Amino acid sequence: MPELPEVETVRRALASVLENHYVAAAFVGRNDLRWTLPENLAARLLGRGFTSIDRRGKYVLMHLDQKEILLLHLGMSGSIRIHDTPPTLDKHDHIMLTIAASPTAAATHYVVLNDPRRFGWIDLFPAAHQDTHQLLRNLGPEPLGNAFSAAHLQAVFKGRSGPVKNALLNQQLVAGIGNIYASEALFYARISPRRKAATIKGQRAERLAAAVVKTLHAAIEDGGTSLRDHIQPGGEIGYFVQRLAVYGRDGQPCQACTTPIKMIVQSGRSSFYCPRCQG
DNA sequence: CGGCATCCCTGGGAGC
DNA sequence: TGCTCCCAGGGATGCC
Repeated sequence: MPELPEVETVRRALASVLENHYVAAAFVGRNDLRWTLPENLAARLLGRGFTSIDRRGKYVLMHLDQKEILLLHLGMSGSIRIHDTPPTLDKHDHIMLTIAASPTAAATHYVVLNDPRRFGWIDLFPAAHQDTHQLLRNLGPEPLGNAFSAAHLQAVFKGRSGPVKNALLNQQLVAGIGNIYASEALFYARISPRRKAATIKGQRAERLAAAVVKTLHAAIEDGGTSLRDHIQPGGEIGYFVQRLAVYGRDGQPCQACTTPIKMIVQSGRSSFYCPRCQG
């Protein structure tokens, strides 16, 4: 499911209910997500307090007291729901945290992780390990951060013979772009997804960097893109789906030139582009 | 090292 | 209505 804008939507919602609050009760229904959950996760979370909620690429980092991090990745089909009354759990609701203003106070919210395909994962580890954590240490810069630029793209794409679309999906080069926003950004940059990454230089690199930033910002503003699984934690869909220029629009007219949008498969993933604007 | 196929898992939609 | 097949916002892994 979720790329950077969807994860950012989740981060903001979690921050609003978790920061300066505590785990009054913890339920773990099954521990076999993408990887086996940490041992005794529910017991280790009970009574703990949240300080701040961050995001890195497609990961949510929930900072706990005692200098630990609860790490969340939603995989393809994971979603978070936040309730203010006790919810009825369905079979894909794997974790529920009851949140309160103190460990023993009355519940303020119920935070539920739902993940039908169980491609998501969770870890709990010391904050000091953040920079060396196996899943975090190789992530590229944040596309909405200061370290991201046309020069960065040109540098990391140098020497890559594969298509630029695949390079954009590589989390080690830039963190957070997935299959939807790779196609969308390439459309706005007027670059073919098939172009070799190494040829993205100069003005093309400038256009692509700007298009990535513009596309991600716009999607965050709209609460992300809801296709199948993504919902905002309060239950709202993400409205950016209505603004997708090319993703999922195979055969429909390009909004710029009316040429039919084309779909191709690159490394097993669908790419959508305008063969004229992005020739 | 880069690039590619394969695998993990369930559900929804298309087609028959 | 029911069956089969294919597809899906993820990434790790192993092979060339």
